[in-house]
Amino acid sequence: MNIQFKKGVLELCALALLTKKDCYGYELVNKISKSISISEGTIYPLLRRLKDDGYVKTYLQESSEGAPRKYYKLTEAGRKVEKELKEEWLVFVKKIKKFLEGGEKNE
Amino acid sequence: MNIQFKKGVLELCALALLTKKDCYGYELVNKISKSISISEGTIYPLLRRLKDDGYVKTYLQESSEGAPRKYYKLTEAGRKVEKELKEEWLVFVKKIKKFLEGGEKNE
DNA sequence: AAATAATACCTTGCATTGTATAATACCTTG
DNA sequence: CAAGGTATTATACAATGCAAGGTATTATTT
Repeated sequence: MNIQFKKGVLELCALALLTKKDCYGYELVNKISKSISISEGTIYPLLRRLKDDGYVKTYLQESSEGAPRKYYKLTEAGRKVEKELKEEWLVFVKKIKKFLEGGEKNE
Repeated sequence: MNIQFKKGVLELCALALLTKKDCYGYELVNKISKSISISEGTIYPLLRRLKDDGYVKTYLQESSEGAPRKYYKLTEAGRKVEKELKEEWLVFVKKIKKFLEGGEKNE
């Protein structure tokens, strides 16, 4: 898969999943990688950025199956950004679609 | 506009335009930037990469309105890559769409 | 003629973000 | 305690878009 396509979209995917429910990092890796090939080295830095930007908060919770899990929870700012990013993405995709279909209309 | 969304897609846009007809760099900047904000500093290095990879060939042609134009023409390899990239893009967009719509189906 | 603007091309350094790889640590099972 | 799955983190790297700046040609204005 084209690596470059993923840039910026993974952030949207992570945020979209977090709108459904709180998740821990490893969980996000597994869910996303079912559709889009990614590795842990991608998700954790991304989550760090989201936290630095104030889009998520974290809390620790013990697990019965290994190391304690760090859960990520969307903040209000995070929900807002998710909406905006999603909208931006949909608009972007439409524009590209036009490019790929009708070359003449771009005159 | 989210810069990251563009990564890799601009290459596809340029290739798609070139399937219609040969273009010179400045022309591509103007056409693409009508839909997606980009600058010359983006296109020229991109075209250089396409040429290095053998996806386009170039030829010079005088212009009555300024400096001579360097036209870019798709090679066979370029046409092939355009097809593949376009297909990859469409598949990718579908996957992301599923992510944004049905969060539960990603279990 | 000189200055300005428009067209057209190109380069450099930077920021962002995904990747590979590895290190660390926890827990369960044998 | 060793092995293996779960889970987090750090580091060095690669790809690509961007702003800013530079060159050259032609036409227009002063």
